[in-house]
Amino acid sequence: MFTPVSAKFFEAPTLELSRSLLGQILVHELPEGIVAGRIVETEAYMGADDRAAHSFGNRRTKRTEVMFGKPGLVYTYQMHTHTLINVVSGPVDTPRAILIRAVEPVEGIDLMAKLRGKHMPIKQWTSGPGKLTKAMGITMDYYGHHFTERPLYIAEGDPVHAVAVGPRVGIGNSQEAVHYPYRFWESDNPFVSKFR
DNA sequence: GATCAGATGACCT
DNA sequence: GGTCATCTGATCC
Repeated sequence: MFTPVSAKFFEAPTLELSRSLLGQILVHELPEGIVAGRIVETEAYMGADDRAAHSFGNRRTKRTEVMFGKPGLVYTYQMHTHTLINVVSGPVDTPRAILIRAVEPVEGIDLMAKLRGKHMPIKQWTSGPGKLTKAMGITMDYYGHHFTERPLYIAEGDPVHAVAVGPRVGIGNSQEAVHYPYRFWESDNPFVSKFR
């Protein structure tokens, strides 16, 4: 089955980790079964100096608190009706995080379909940050959990064939940060979220 | 206590 | 392209 990566994996610099997360497997072991998705799109949020980051200016709140912690912690937060999941990036007290924007279903297809509810093409199950958390049963309960621990963890996957880089999605009011090239995805992967 | 904006997505015209 | 669901934090009173 799947084995969690070591904590060491998360210690790479944030932009490097954003790239190396591509191709790795996000696994959730639910009572009803295992769901797993290969990460194909990420976005880096560079903390104190990044106007698009929740932790811009070292803003420390109940929500951003976990970003100041150890790399590899889970940062979940609510966006309207959706849960979004991030990987905290270090070092401690450097509040950076990497948003997982899309995965490619690799295991637990039936369960994912059930969790998504509505009938739709598989390409639409996990091709967006809010979609993938729903398809994988990820909730706010995982805030502060660590990605090396069951039941929610990251396992080693397959290398990506090519990585594309571009500006982040949905941060139009973030002034100078709007065009920072902090979005990474596997070129031509059909599960990458749509451009806007 | 009120109000507003937002790292989204589904559905409508 | 527009609306809105409905949650949390920030910023004002």
